[in-house]
Amino acid sequence: MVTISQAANKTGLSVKSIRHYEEIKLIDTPPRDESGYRFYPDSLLKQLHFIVNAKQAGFNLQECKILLALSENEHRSSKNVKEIALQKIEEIEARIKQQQLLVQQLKKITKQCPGDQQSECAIIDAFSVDQ
Amino acid sequence: MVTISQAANKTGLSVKSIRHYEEIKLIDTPPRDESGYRFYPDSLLKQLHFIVNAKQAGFNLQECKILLALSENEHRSSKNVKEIALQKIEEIEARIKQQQLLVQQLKKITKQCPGDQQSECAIIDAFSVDQ
DNA sequence: TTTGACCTTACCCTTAGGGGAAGGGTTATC
DNA sequence: GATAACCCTTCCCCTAAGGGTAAGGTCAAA
Repeated sequence: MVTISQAANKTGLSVKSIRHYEEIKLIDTPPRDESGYRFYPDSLLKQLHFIVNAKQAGFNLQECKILLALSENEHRSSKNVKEIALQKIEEIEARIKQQQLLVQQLKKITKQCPGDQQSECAIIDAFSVDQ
Repeated sequence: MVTISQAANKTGLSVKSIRHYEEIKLIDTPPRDESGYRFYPDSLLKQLHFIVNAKQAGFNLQECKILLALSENEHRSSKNVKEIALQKIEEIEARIKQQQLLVQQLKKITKQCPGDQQSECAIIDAFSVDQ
């Protein structure tokens, strides 16, 4: 039975984050003591650890919620979980490709810029083009 | 002398975005007609085009502001511009690397998940680990 | 004159919390 | 007993880049 700051220390989350997860109903409502202080039994610590791991893997909080529900559902099929993961992989790969394109174009423009004390600059020129 | 929606059409921006850029002082304050309608002379359209291009290259609005100021500064040196671009390239490349790592780990975990009707799932297991 | 299309400001919503205020609880020390 | 040093609570505002919508003013054509 740990306090919120102890739960934060154990999970690497901030106190703010833990309260936030409660507010958006990502985790179960923690019990309180007589003076209103939250405390965190193991079951809640497990939920928090799960969220930390899923977040680190690239899932946002809404996705964490779905995954956490699946993790606690005895009758889940791993197919559902795998679909979500594969979708996330595709999503990240798409983002990567887009950023690679971006960086490629930016490099091309940047190479043409002399980078000296003169004002003439291919980067500025490229951004000044209409359309 | 075009209206805001015409400026939006010309630049591919939304009316909301154009008003937003004005609010955060990213562009010059547009003149108004007698009834308070904004209108956009060529100089403002050029600023908007510049922002569109710089944004597309991966710069955020604060960075666009700096670049736009440089573009309008006769006494700039291209060195300053190039430094900003090179920094942005590094930043994007770092993000790409991180996402590649992410996707790699996620793929590794996902491969171990049978993806069938059973509940046993390596993805859930991976996220359930403390620490 | 009325309709439709345009314009204005103002407010709330999004993500994932951070910062800080104002106030209450607990413990150790003086 | 008082006070300091922390812990906890709720509440509100802030971030980036706008989107959505409401309420109301303007303008041109039918």
